[in-house]
Amino acid sequence: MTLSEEDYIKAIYHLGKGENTTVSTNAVAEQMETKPSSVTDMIKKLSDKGVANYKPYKGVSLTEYGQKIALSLVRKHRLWEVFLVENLNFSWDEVHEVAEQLEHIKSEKLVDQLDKHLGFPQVDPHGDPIPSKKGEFKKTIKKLLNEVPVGTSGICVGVKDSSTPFLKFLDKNDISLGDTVLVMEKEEFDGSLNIKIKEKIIHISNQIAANLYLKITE
Amino acid sequence: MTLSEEDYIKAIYHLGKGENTTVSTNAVAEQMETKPSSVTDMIKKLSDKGVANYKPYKGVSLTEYGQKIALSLVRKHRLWEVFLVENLNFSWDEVHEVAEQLEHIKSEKLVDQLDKHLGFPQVDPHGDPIPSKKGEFKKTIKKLLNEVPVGTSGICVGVKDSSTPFLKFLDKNDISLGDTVLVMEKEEFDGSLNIKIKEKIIHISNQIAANLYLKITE
DNA sequence: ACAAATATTTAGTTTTATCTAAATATTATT
DNA sequence: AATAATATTTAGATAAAACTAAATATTTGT
Repeated sequence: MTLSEEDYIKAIYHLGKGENTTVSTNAVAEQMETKPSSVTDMIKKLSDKGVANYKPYKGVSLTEYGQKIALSLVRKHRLWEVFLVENLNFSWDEVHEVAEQLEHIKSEKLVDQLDKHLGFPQVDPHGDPIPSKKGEFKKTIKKLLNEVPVGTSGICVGVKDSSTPFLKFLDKNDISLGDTVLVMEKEEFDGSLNIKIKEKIIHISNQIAANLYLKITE
Repeated sequence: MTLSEEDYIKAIYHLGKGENTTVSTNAVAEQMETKPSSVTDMIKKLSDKGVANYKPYKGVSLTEYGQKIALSLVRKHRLWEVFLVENLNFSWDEVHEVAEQLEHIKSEKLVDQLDKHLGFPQVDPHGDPIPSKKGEFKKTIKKLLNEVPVGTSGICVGVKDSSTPFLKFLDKNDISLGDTVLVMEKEEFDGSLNIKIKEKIIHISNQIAANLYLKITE
C-alpha cells in the first residue's frame, strides 16, 4: 500500500489532537500501519516541502501551511459526511470509509458549493465541528449560563463542579454526562433558565447553569 | 505521474468507442501521454488479471469483466456530472475534471443512492447516456416515427434520407442536424405528427417522420 | 550516573512504474 | 516480393516508496 502525503499530514494532525503538538515517529508509524523508517523518510520530505517541522529524534509537528492542509481535509471529510447522511440515506456509522476517499478530491468550487448546498452546517453527523474555509472552528462547547441561545439543543458534557448538591441535582433530573440531550427553552434576566430534558421542562438556577456545559449539536 | 489500472481501462474503452474493438498500443500511449513500452507493461498486467485480452503486436481489447469495470466508471462519471450541474451550480463545461476524480470513489451504496437522489437520470449534462447498474444503455437515438413519446425533447441527428424534397423540408423549417432542438407535441393515428421547433409548431408527414432521428436529451 | 530498554535513524535491498534505446515484428510502397 | 517506414516489444536503467537489519540516540529505572 502506497500512502499519500495527505495521509501522513492527517495522521500527524490527529495524533496531535488538532493542537499542533509534536508527535513521535513511532506513533505515526503505528497509526498508519507502516514502519518507523518509512515515516522518517516521509517526514523529511514533508519538512523539505514546508509542510512539517522535523528535528531528528525529536518528532514532527505541522507548519502553519501543513495545518491548513490538515484542516482543509477535516473540513472536506466532515462536509461529505453530512452530505452522505442528509442526502444519500447513509447512517452516521457508515460514512467514515467513503468520506475518507472523498476528502481527497481537489476542487475549491466543489467544497464551497457543497457547503452551500448543505446549508453551511456547523457539525458533522457525529457532532464534530466543521472548520470554516479559513480553518476556524465554531466553539461548540458552551456554558449553559449566558452562552446558549434559546432553541439550541446539545449534549451535557464535562462539569466543573463536583459538589454534593450539584451531583444530587444531576441525579434527580436523570442527567448523565455525555449522552443526555438538552434543549434550551427560556432564559430569565437573572440567569436562571428552563431547559427541556426527555420531554420534561425543568427550571434550573443560575448557579447550576454556570456549571453545566453543553456540546452544541444543532 | 503514476497512472492507475482504471485509467488504462478507461482509455482502452474510449478508444474502442465503447464497442470493445481492439486498440493499438501506440493509440493508448498517445491518449494517455505515456510511452508505448509503458503501455505494453501495463496491458500485460491487465491481461494477467483477466481484465484485458492481449496478443503481442495485435493490440488490446477488454474482456467482459474489463468492460464491466469501464461501464461502471462511465456510469459514475456521468452521474457525478449530473450531480455537479443540478445540485452544485456547476456549468456543463466545468464538470469534467472533477468528475474525473469522483469516478474513482469506491462504494456501491454511494452510486446507487446518488442515482436515486438524482431521480435516475438517463443522460448527463452533455446529453450522453448513463449506463444502468448492469451496464446497459437506454437507447437515446430514436426514430421520430412511432418511437418518441409526446413531451420528449431532443436534438435532430443523422438522417438516412438525402432526397431533394427531404432536404428542402429541413431547410424550409430551419432544421440543422446536430443542434436543433425538437419537442414532440402530438402524434396522429397515421404516424404524421406535430413538433415544436424554435417556438413554432409544425406538422410533418409520416414519411418525413420515418427519416428524422432524435437524440433524446430529457 | 550508569545500564538496560526503547525509540529513531541510516544504509542498503526490494518492488513497481516509468523511461530510453535497441531489437524485432508488422505494414506500406514500389 | 523486397525494401522502407512504422509499430511494438524487450532489455536494461532510473526513480520513488517501502522494507529489513544494523547503528545510533534518547529515555527509564535503579
